[in-house]
Parts: sequence; structure tokens; C-alpha cells
Amino acid sequence: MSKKEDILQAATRLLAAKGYKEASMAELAKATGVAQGTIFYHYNNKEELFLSILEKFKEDIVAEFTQYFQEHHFKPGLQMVEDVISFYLYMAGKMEDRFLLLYRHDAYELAHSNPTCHDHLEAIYDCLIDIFEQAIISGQQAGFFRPAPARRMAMVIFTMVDGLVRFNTYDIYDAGVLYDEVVHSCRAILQNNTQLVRS
Amino acid sequence: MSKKEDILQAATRLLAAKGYKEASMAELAKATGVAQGTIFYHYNNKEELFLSILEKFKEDIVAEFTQYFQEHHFKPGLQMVEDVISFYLYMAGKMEDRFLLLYRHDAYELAHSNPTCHDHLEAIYDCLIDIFEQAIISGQQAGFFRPAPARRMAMVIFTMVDGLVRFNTYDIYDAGVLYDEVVHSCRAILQNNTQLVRS
DNA sequence: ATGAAGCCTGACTGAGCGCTCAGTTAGGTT
DNA sequence: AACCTAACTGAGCGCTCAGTCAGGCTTCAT
Repeated sequence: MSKKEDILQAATRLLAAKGYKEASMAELAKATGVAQGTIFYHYNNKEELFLSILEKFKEDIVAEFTQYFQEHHFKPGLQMVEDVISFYLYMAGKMEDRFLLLYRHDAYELAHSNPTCHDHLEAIYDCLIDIFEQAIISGQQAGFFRPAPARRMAMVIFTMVDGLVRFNTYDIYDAGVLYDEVVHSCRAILQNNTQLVRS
Repeated sequence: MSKKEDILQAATRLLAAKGYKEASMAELAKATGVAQGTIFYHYNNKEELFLSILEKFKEDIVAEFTQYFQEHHFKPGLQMVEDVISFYLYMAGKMEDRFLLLYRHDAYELAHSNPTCHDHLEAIYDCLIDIFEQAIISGQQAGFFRPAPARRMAMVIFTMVDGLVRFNTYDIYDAGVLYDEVVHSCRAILQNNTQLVRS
């Protein structure tokens, strides 16, 4: 692996763990096993390095997601939604450090002044929400789910599942307990064979 | 207003806007209109000041919440849940800067090493989730909602509503569009007069 | 053998940081 | 008038930071 790749990998870990500002370039150089100057030879500045991390994250997530839907074939319905939630949780665990990056504020701050950063973030979220949307659309086409806008339902469900991960990451509450509740809620939200009556 | 209060107020705004590390004490002194030394006369160090901000936030939120439930009397049911969601969104707007503080990573980081910080955060989240729980319990007692653990349902719903605010804050998606979807989802999650059938 | 090019090094720089402290000020007490 | 104290000041200290730069390797065509 090239030194440039080494740097990117170590930077991902370090910036995700300590945050953009708190992680210093000297520390990164040490962690990577190169001289400070080497980092600036490959990346013009810290911000550019950070953007490269986000870009790689975007690419990896899209790849992982594409592969998942290519390799698996699902029967539409609730089971597929549950599978997709499990897949999301699996991804969040596998790419834990980079998901942490999404929970920090650094990226969103940069996105305000840097359109490239904004685009990367949007692409990442689009991809994450797509995962849920695909499952919902399948279920709708099979007639199992109510025919509401799939994208919006996907966003609401994404928000729930992501909140689960966040609670877990922040260590404020035991998120494991919530899993069943989230799955049950998804069922209630999606299912169409229910008569909802205003109380 | 005393200078100490001036400092706390300005610090809340500044730290929420720029983050713990990015906001400097020199900048804060300038924003408050006092000398740098004055800040350290009132607060031993930056971390202590940050904790004071969190503590004040906790107190204000508890006060606001208590007042809301004292002044309003609700008929249990979905309307109450909707009212409570509106109240939460109203609070998130009114205390926008401090909610931003919750979306940054600084507080959670500090909570890891500082039990006082952890306690403050827990109290804040407890209070926020309480708001939803009260509405749910009322609805359950009146027989409108399914008799599932109210706390867990409250957490799931909190997660949805908070995700709404977060999406809005981060400017990645238009959250306004999602409001109706969230309310509808709450209805589906809570209502008990539904026959859920596995697809 | 030579030199150009690309990669890499680490000592160095100046700006900015949190925090200190000797000293000033304002207002109350004796 | 003399004294005391709490509130406040701002220059300055020690340190860390992102970024620089002069120079040293290695490779390879000439």
C-alpha cells in the first residue's frame, strides 16, 4: 500500500476518533509512520485531506450497498425491511469510525462553505436512505405496504434506525433494548392492511 | 445583568455556533465585552464554563417543560401527541443555539471523562423524552394507544422528531416536507385499534 | 557518469491557544 | 483619610498547531 493510502487510512481513524480540530497533523504523521512533510506532499492541506476521507467513504458506501443488493434477492415485504435494517446496523458497525464522522459536526460545518463537501454528504445520505427506499418500494409494488411516498417514509425510518445507532454511540441509553421497538414501529408505519381511526 | 451572566450568555452563543475547540477565550472576551482575565476570574477554566452552559440548559429545559404541562391541559390522545411534537419543535427553535450544542460531539466526549457532564446530558435527554412519554401514558390510560412500554415508544418517537430537527439544522434535506409523515407515523405506531398482519 | 524527477524527511516558523498574575479600580467600613 | 476587599484588567508565558522548506534519497533515461 502506498504511503498516500496509508495516510488516508490512518487519518480516517484518527479524525473520526478525535475530531477534525483535535487531531493534529503531527499526531497523524506519527500514527502513519511518515514525516509531517510527507502528508503535505500528498495533500495540500488538512481540509483537502478531510475531503478525501469523505469522498472515499462515499465511494465505499455506494460499493457496499450495490454489492448487497446484487448478491441478495429478497421477497418483498416486512422481512426485507428487517433485513435491510440489519444490514444498516451491520454497516454502521463495520464502518464504525466513518459513521462517527457523520455524527460529528465538522463535516456539516465545512459543507456550509465548501460545495464539494456538501455534495459528498448529500451523496452519502442519499445512498443510506436509498437502502430503505428500495425495500419499501418493493413492498409497495407487492401490495404489502400502503402507497405513500416511499422516499419520505424511508427518511422517517432512516431517522429512527440512525437514532438507534446514535444513542448507542453516545452511550446515553442502552440502544439494544430499542431494536424490537423500532422494528415494530416500522411494521406499523408501512403496513397497509390496517384501519387507522382517529381517537 | 452581572458580568458572569453576560459571559455565560455570550459563551452559549459562541460555543454553540463554533464548537468547543474552535471558539477561543479571547474571542469570547471580545464578544462579551470584558477582559480575558475576567472570564477566568469567574470560571476556573474553559471546561468548567462549558459545564455551566450545560447545567443552565438543563435547568431551563426542565423549567420550560414543567411550565408547559402546568399551563396546558390536554385531552389524551393523538392530538396531545401532535401538540407535544409542536411544543418540541417550538423549543428547538427557541433554544436553537443550545440544541446545536447537543448535535456537536464535544459534550459527549467530555461526558466520557467527566461524570458531571454525563449527568447533565442524561438529565437533558430524560427531560426531552419525558415530554413524549407523558403524552403517550395519558393516551394509554384513556385506552386510545396500545399498551406497550411507554418509555420505549417515547424514545422511538423522540428519535424521529429529533431527526427531523437535525435534518433541518444540517441543511441536507428539507425537513418541513417530513413533518406530516412523522405525525402520520406516530399515529401508526401508537394507535391500538389496528389489526397488524404479517405480510 | 550525469542529471532530472518524484518521493520523502524533519527541523523550523509564526500564529494562535488557554491560562496566569501583578496591578488597577470601585465601593464599602472604620 | 486610611484601609480593605472583590471585581476586573491586559500584557505575557509556555505550548501546540498547520504548514514550509532546504535538502537527501531512489529511479531511470540519457
